[in-house]
Amino acid sequence: MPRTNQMERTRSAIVAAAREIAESGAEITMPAVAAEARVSEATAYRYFPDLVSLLRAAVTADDQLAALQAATEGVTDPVERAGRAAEILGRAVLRRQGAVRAVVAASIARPSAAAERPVRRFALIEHALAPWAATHDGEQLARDLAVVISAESMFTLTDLCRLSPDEAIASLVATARRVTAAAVRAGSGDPAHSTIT
Amino acid sequence: MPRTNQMERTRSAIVAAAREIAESGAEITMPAVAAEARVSEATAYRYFPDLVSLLRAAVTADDQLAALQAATEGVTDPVERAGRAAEILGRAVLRRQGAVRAVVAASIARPSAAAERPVRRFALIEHALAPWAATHDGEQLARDLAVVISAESMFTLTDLCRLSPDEAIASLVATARRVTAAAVRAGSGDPAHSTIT
DNA sequence: CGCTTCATGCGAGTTCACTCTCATGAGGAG
DNA sequence: CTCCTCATGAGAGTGAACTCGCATGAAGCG
Repeated sequence: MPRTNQMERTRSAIVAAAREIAESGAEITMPAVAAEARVSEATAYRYFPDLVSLLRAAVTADDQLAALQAATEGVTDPVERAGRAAEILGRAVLRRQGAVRAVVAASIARPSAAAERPVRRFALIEHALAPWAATHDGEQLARDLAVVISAESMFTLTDLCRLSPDEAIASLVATARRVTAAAVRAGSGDPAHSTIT
Repeated sequence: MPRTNQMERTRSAIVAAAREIAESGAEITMPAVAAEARVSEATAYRYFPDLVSLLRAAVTADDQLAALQAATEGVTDPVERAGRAAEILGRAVLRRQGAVRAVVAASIARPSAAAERPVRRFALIEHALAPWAATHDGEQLARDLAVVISAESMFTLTDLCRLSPDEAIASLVATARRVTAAAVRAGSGDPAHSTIT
């Protein structure tokens, strides 16, 4: 195990530098991170094959799932649980906007890169629906929520609908609740056919 | 009006070249478009300040709104109308995936650029809800649908949920219907409070 | 404490997004 | 048909994302 300590120090220095720049709001570029970390650009690329994977490492710090577990303690209503999941994700996205934007943009531009993307939202959704899904078919509801409880949705609300951060979260929560409530009411989750004929 | 014809020919040659490359599936770069259009790169930049605005021009060809109008002829049920809007947008996105991905990615990365983005989805949503919104408050439902009926959602479904194109559209439609049905059922569209207590 | 290995730095190279400048030659007015 | 204007082309330049290869010096083993 050659030079493990040295390498760990280097790695965390790079991630710390990236986080530093992310917090500052400035655009995160590899040269900037390398300089901030007092490391050559080549070395940064040795640890992270590309900017996106570095950003990913910098963003994947806080544990949203733990926060959700805390927030859903004792709550069994799936509607309420889904709403809280939406709120937690929304706030997390807003907190690290710059880096999240870069990661999301990159995985949209090159879907192949999205393959390696650790999709945190699924864990949130799964946990939110856990009690209910035990006795129901949550397939379609899970997909509904995958679309709603997402950074992409947050950006749609703030950038396109021009909502303030708080309004955006409120709207996201409302949508998550509404879609969950609809699925719950529909029973086994077959919404498309429960139309008014 | 100096050299108007010439300029129009040049402009459309550039857009045509971009569309050509987009159809071919290859990545769209400014050098490639310029070469394909038999125009110098500098000239391409004279007509389009950046790649994104060129892509936008290349994508904004077909008229989704007209398609929706045709598809909702005589249909008054907002659920059905919303579903059709979702389908039309979904198919349009899939058709020009490459270019759409680039445009969406760019507007997520730089929200300022999103300001100039002609948000086609709003026209679709507005038209879908028109009959119903005349007598109801559709504020929140419009936001719900803005999140659902979007290229971003399509990419979430195909890339992250790993659905096939057809499955993705089916899921998008189902979500749009479900969310609309829920709002319609809720009456004046106040969903977050219509929870099972 | 010395020796080897390997993480690191340096620098050169490639491609693309853009920007700027300058010369040219074709379009179109007279 | 001529002459002026201006769209265009050519080319150089910047900065960022990567990639590669080579030399070095420090880490850590014996």
